Amino acid sequence: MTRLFRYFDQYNTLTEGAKSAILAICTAHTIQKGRDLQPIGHTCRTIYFINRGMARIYYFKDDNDVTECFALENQIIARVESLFSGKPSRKGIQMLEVSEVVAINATQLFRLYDTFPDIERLFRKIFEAGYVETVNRLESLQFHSAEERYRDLLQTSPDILKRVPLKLIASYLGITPVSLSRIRAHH
Amino acid sequence: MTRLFRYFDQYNTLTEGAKSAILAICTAHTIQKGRDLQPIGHTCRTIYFINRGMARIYYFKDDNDVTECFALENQIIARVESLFSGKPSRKGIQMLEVSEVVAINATQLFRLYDTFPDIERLFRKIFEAGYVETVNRLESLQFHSAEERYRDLLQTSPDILKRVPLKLIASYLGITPVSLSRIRAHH
DNA sequence: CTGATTTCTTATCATTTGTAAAGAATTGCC
DNA sequence: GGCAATTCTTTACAAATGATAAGAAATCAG
Repeated sequence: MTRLFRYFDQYNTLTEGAKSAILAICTAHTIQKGRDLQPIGHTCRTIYFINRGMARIYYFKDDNDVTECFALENQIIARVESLFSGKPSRKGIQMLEVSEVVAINATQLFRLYDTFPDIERLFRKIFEAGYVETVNRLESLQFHSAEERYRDLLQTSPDILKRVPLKLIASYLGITPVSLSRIRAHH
Repeated sequence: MTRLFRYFDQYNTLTEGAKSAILAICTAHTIQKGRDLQPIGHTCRTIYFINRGMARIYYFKDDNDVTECFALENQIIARVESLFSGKPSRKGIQMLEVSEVVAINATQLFRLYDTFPDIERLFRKIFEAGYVETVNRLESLQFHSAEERYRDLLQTSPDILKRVPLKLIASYLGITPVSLSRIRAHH
């Protein structure tokens, strides 16, 4: 759990009481590659922290597997649109490598907000940062070409490119695998 | 300010003390159509509530005017990626109609978070809802066709379509005005 | 009301991206 | 190692979208 609290420290410092309250609602899991951490159709009531490994949020659009986002070690992953709306998610979370994750029970976490304002503040800041990322990604999808988006990814997250099959990258960029192959060929 | 507090009530109920603390950092403004509420390049330190009228967030990509989003009356508008990062925004806020807005000083607001946990909670929930909207929009840009996106907008926000020039709608949908014309012609 | 400006549509052609299919390369498994 | 499955690339063709330009329609200013 050391890594988790180091991650938290980037956003907000917690009192010892807050830390142990969070610890009490966390569980550690090891998940095999390819397994679903959360299945499609399930309402999101868990926030995951990735200690080791990698995951993605995915869904199906007309039978096509679409990757909405990736998460590497030292990152949080959750299906926000379900977590904050209480509605079931059409998306699932799948592990892309053998991974160790910490599951934070969101229902209990939200209850802790009443007792520990510093916990509420911590997660407010974490999700504000996620919000900013999503807005930036929206901009890139709205008015950058597929090639620009690929070069962007190459520059900002070369890790992802190394560790993930290109077909997943393609749908993440909003294009087909064939189209991505073409872009890469024009070196 | 009645409308503002009615809007707040949807998310979190405030104590009277919290309400007057917010009132103290709000100012009302009337802005003419076409005027910039916030210019491009400015760091976002204000959250706006639209009492009457309409606004958009816009920026330039290769000299093309791009609309990132619209906001109607009874909605909040802010350049989130600047507000939460403290970095200057490449985006501006422009009024699309004669409008009455309430400007909330964000620097002072964030300070109020320490004294009034219910204010922190209120804005946490407001921005969580904005986050959810942005994630849903991302999905639509990532894997829906331009035509699907247009039909979606037609169904969910016919108001916007009635009140705004189509060229702004086009860039909002991530396409050119010519392309939008074509889609509309195939009735 | 009238002329000027802006917005919208239509047409043509170029470019990008999608689809389908086939083969090459890689990975996984026994 | 060697077979099977998956992933990646390439090709050919179709569909969607972009760029440009020209004209129609709507809006605005005086």
